[in-house]
Amino acid sequence: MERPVRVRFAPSPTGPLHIGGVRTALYNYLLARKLGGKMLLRIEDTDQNRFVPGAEAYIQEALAWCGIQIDEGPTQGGPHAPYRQSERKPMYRQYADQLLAAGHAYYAFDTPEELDVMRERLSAAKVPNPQYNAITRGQMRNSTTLPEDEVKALLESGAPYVIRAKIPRKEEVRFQDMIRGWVVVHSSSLDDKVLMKSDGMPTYHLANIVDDHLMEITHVIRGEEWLPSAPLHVLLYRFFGWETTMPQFAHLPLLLKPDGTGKLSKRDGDRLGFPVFPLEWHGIDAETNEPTISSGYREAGYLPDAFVNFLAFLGWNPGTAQEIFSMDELIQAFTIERVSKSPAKFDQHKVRWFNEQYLRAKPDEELAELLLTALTDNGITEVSAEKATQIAHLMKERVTFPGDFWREAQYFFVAPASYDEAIIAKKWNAAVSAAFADYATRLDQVQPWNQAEIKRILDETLAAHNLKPGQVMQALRVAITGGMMGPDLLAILETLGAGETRRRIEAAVAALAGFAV
RNA sequence: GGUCCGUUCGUCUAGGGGUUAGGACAGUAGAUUUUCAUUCUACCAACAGGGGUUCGAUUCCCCUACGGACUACCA
Repeated sequence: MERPVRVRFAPSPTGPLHIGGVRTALYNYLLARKLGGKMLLRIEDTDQNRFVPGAEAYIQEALAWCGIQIDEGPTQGGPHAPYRQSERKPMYRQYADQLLAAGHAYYAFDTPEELDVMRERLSAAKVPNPQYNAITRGQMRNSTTLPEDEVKALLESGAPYVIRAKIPRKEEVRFQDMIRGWVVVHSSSLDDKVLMKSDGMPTYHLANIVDDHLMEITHVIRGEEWLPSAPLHVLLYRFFGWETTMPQFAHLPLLLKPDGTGKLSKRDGDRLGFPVFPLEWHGIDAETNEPTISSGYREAGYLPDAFVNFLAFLGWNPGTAQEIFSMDELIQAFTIERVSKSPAKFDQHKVRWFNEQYLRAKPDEELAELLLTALTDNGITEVSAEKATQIAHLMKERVTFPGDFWREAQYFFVAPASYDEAIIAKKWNAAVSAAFADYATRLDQVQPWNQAEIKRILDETLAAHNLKPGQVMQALRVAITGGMMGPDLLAILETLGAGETRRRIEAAVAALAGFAV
């Protein structure tokens, strides 16, 4: 009796996928893997007006970046191909006909203008729910009101029409949501939704139910915005006689805008100060026709594992104190029962924290590769793997993103062009300058070149000049790095090497001669 | 307006008839680091309100408030 678990992620290719969509895909994937089932990607492109070129490729790339593997889909193929609804168009008509024949649907010939008039009339009359429904359909131009021969004539004349669901007038529709429990809605609050548009394309509602049935979907995990139409979908399963294999529903809480209120939307991408998309998206502004770029987590330097880990925790938790989860651990721990009912706001601090945790957990060698990439991006090549590993080790506790390796550690590769003025004004003087000049000449006495020896010679030099380390270390740091931040100074010197250390000290002594008074 | 969903620290959340209501992020303070960051320690901080039920409700029920989604020939 138990059917093999099959879930689907069914986005519309209307633009880039935002993080809420990614989370929906992730939860579907986690459940599929947890239960040993299959994960499908189905492209719901029944609205030709909103189709955006490149969106589907973006979705595939984004899921792949996140490590969400698709078992069946438009590029992956599978036993239920095609997986794009536009390519399935011929299949839907027969199902609409089935509903028509059974009296669960009807033809409607009303023009958009007529529909507007109807809605205006109803709202002017203060009708509680102004809809095309069991009550109002009797006053409209459709096959429930028109004589049979007139309907036939209209159809034969090629008059435009839609097919609407015939929602029963008085019936309680109920279903059990895996997250919310029993949801009960009276059919009188539902409207006669269009199932087949006048262009011959099915609407979401028809295509979705037919495809979920045909593709043997067992669990429908989708956003809460679908909750209001779930009763219609339940009704459709009943109309088709597919109740016994109706999937289980789980409506996920929404992701809210971090500022203000309302659900997070694609449009929030450009104004929140942090990405809402997994990958950078190059789009075109609908109003101005100008090209736009929306930032992405990948390009911002987020590690996919960190991003996924964070996203998983937005609306779900394992019930333990553990927060760092690999994808495999998420699969093990995930249950729909532990998904929360209430919506979540995005926390931009927490996602950074996750990234830091993942970065620090990486071995130095792996970090070195990220560092090398960051350097190459900034025109620095010819850094040995060994040196990169040393620097990665020194810097790993101080970076949030791989790009920080360049921002925070460029003094390892480029001599300072300027020196922190406040520190120089306070700490640089003739005695310090003289001691540093002296130290530079003694650097070849440091044998071998390691921190202990560097320190020993420095102490000797300072003693000869009647100075104490505490008086000069800050000045020395500025001379070497230009600034006041960074890892242990001796470790920096050791990494820099004797020659570079000497060059920098001498350069600083020369450049700062004006302060040596 | 109507239908549906929701409501525990600023944020993500745990918990659940009797708890000092726990954790994480953020914030603050201190220790360590002759810098900064890290790390460690401490602190700050929440059960929306009102009625029930009960010996006892943050927890169960109802109402109100607030928030949200939906209300298209969009998904």
